Amino acid sequence: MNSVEILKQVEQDWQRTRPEIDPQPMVSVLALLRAAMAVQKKTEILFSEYGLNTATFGVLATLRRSAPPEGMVLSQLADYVLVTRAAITNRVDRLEKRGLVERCSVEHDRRTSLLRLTLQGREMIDEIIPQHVENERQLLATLDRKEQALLHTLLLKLLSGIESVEAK
Amino acid sequence: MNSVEILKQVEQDWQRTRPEIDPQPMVSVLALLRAAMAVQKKTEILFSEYGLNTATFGVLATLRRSAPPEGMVLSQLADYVLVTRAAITNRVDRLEKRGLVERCSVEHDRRTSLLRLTLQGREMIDEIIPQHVENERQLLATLDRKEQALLHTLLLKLLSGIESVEAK
DNA sequence: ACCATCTAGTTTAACGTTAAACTATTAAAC
DNA sequence: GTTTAATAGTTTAACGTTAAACTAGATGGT
Repeated sequence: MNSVEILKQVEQDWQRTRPEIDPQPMVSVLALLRAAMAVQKKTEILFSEYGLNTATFGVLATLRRSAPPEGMVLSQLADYVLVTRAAITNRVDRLEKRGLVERCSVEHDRRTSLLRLTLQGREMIDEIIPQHVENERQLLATLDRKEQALLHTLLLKLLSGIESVEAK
Repeated sequence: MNSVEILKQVEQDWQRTRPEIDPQPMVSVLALLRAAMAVQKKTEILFSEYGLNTATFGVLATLRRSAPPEGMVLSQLADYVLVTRAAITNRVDRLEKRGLVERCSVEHDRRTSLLRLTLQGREMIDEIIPQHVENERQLLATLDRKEQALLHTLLLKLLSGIESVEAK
């Protein structure tokens, strides 16, 4: 049973067991979560060939993309990739052991250190990125250009809507 | 900086550092992942009021929705919620300790047991579901009916597309 | 009947995440 | 200047997941 069939089944099951409840929100949200999971699973295959996962790839890609040449502060990295600082410490420890990134101390504030790609790390991420983009392109390819643009717009609207909803 | 601004920044950063690569696939996929994360974060607040999380809520909701009265086989549950059997063992152990579900042995196959909601478990999930659906409804509410339907359609198409792509 | 194979579920070890406590350093108040 | 508060990053404990090994029970061929 594929995902689309499962979702259809879920909808029917809710209609049968709780007919007074509109199952649409649950089914749509489930579709969103499943799509995200599916994309992540597929893209992780490539990362694993380089001994990486989504988490460590995210660090390398963020450094490559958004860090100035002198490096990026760890807490800023945490903000970018949306995890706690503890998680960043852990990820960076692993990447540093493998020689893919390095912490550089900064003279005027000894609490901080700047994180940089090493040459080896930069070469690795530069080798991965084009393949990764090609994978994603293929994953999105069932949607034509117009549909992709539409999906993107809807997701952005959804995201900003969610962030404006009061918690609870 | 909110998610939408971050995504815009990510796009610009890629254009600056790797101008020969089309950043659209990465940005769209990131939007999908972030939207999924955001929804999950928001819905977990309610679950935590009942001592649950997305994982354990998923078990209770699946049982309520899709299990026949005699119960559901654990491996079928694993297939539904897309985790390993080991994870199901763990989740069910926790829920069983709290008296929300029960394993019932079945006479003709002593490897299997059927999982059922207890009365207490059923009452709890029936109390949560309407609030959960209302939360999800609000999270989706920035999109009007038509946009929601469109998003749903696009996600289903995306999902079936992803599942037809050969791994790699 | 017997042995190999399959299936259901659990256990274990390794991994990665968070919340919270902690260390070290800087900034601010007075 | 000294105390107070804030900030950057790490450590620890608890949690939850997976892959792989394992236990126990069912099935099939001969």
